[in-house]
Amino acid sequence: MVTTSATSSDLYRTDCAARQILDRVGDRWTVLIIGVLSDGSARFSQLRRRIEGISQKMLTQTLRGLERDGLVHRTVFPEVPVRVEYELTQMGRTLEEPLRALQRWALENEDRIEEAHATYDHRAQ
Amino acid sequence: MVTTSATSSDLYRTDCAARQILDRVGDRWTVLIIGVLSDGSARFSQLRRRIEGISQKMLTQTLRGLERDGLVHRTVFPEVPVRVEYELTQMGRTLEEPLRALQRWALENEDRIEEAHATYDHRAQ
DNA sequence: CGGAATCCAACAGGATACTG
DNA sequence: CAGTATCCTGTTGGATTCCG
Repeated sequence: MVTTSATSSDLYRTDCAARQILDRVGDRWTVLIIGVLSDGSARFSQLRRRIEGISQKMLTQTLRGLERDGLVHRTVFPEVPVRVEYELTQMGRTLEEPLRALQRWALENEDRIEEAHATYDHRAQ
Repeated sequence: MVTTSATSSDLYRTDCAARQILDRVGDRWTVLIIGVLSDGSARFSQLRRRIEGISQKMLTQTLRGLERDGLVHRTVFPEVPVRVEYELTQMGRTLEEPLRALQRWALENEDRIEEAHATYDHRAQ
């Protein structure tokens, strides 16, 4: 493999790996799951309860993806019934800050965006 | 609890406005379009050429959304043929930094994630 | 409890053709 | 040039059922 380090302009190419990562990381559920796991490890059912509206399928699927990306660690406790804990890996924790910044932006600009919507929708009837 | 200002925990509720914003803002094309417009205003065709793989439909659609959100400004120059310029609004520019942080993270962790994939896929066969 | 597997509806999004 | 409109397909993701 030719390891030229990726530059920021590579992002605009379809085959750019960073772009695929951005797709996954900017994903709706990913952001929320990492948000919950920022508070510490959690069980499957805890995640499911804390993230309103997520289906069992999407939770499983997203967690598998995050595990494969090396962002989340999964531990199975072979009790009866089985207990499974999820927690952020070290790399996962480095993602907390950028995502939190995005959440902060969303919360801070919520009102201004709603205003913009009102203006736009009014102008267009 | 009846509070007007959104707190970070509200994000986990389906009806949270910030969550919907996050959905849009974390969107694949949104990130890339804002990335291009960070370098300055651009015409429709320029955006289309710089973002590999985007269809005309998705470009139009995403730009309309961004305009409605008040993040991008659209100027029509009534020449022949018509020229349309897009540029970030002031609010749009406040989004640059959080998104750039995310892009930086993706670029910095690209290799580590690929390693994680290899490990994961090998373990699972 | 923590999933996997299947089925199916809804929607995203590409291709194409046409327009001011 | 910068779109709009239509059609049509692939994927997403919910609901349901079953399992270790």
